[in-house]
Amino acid sequence: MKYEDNSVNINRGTGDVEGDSRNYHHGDLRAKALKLGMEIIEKQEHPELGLRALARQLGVSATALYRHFPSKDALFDAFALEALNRLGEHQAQAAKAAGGGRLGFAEVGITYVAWAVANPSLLRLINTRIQSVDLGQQDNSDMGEALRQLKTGIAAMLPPNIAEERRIAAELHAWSLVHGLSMLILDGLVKHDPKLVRQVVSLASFHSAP
Amino acid sequence: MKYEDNSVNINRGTGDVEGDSRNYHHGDLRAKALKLGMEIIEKQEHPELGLRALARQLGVSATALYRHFPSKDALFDAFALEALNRLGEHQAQAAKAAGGGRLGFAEVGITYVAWAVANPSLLRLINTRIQSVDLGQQDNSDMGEALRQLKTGIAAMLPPNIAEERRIAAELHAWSLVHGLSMLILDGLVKHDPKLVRQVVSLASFHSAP
DNA sequence: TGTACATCAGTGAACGCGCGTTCACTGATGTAC
DNA sequence: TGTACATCAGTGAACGCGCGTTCACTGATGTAC
Repeated sequence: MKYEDNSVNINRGTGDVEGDSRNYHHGDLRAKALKLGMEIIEKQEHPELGLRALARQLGVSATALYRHFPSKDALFDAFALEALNRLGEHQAQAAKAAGGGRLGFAEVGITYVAWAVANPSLLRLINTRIQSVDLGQQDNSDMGEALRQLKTGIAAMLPPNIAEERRIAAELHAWSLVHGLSMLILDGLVKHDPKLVRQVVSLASFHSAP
Repeated sequence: MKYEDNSVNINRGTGDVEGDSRNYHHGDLRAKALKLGMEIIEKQEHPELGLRALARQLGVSATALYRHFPSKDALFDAFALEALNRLGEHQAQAAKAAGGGRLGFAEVGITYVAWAVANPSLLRLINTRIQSVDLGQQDNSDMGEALRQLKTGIAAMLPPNIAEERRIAAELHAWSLVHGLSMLILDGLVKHDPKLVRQVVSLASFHSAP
């Protein structure tokens, strides 16, 4: 993420605020800002939103946000993390629902593209602000947790007994395919056609030798 | 492209100006702007450049550029078209150099990723400003010519005797794979590792049934 | 129970920035007669 | 060959915009004694 601050810890799941217990007063601008910010960004094709613009929509002075986030970058990194959490959960769920093997791969992959098409701004936010997802490594930060879920989804696309040696390449292959297809569609280089998406994703295979 | 103007017709190939014969005076700000603009953008990680900033670097008033381009969008669409031309030529050349089949595929695909890594801004410019590349259709515009080259490169990745029915899906599959891998690397989600790139691209196969 | 105090979320004005675009203009160039 | 003219690339000032961030401040809340 562009701005490093591990204390950034935004609300996951249903959306209502639990928080830190102490120091949460009735206004709770932090939670409101995160909620409204996500709502605004979600509705747009691109994640274009300024700190001042967000404050305006919150009915609050721009300065007020600096009580809760040290900078615009920190605020938007929080949005990116939330987006990553949602994608991760979405993929983990898809992985659980689908079986293994070729069919499972196709379903989970198609799910990725569908999420991207439904949430263009959020995927762009992830692309822009999340850094260095190391497929072969553990990570216990907030971001790591979100990524673990994403990896779960990706790994679920693969044959279960794939050799460790090739797993990383296979994971990256699967991710690249669905990510590339998503971005080509989001950027308008390729028209969205669900049937074609299914065909394209289904073409993947991991049984041939490198 | 964001701004539609077929008269936008920028210089291809070596870089020196041939142009329209009439009305090209000694200054030739248009060609200079396109050349310097590309040079500036190429050097950056992102294609961030303003009309005013470009004019400043050209040693010319911002207004002067309006003699040659109706708007900032038109100017930057010209950059995007030039970028697309370069990528297209690069891929067509790679396609010619490589043989067919699995090996050919790998080489041409690796070439795409290598170009992306070497020219991050230019690929982003293409993604941002070029619209609707229809893989199954002809197009005779300037953009179409650039795309024809790109398609040639993509098509060269495929087995030569692939059924027409599956060609479009296979082309999009190949493109998605290398594009996704490129973007994951450019956006810093995955570290660049040429050996891993080769493995990932080589995993592709088009011989299995959908 | 009442008073003094510390805390801290939110305010409004201001700084300095760069942007795309418009306008009326100047001044050099090439052409027509 | 010389003069009158049209063309048009480039200028400099200005408009109006929105941005991120800083600063000194106000005023409500909760706590300590």
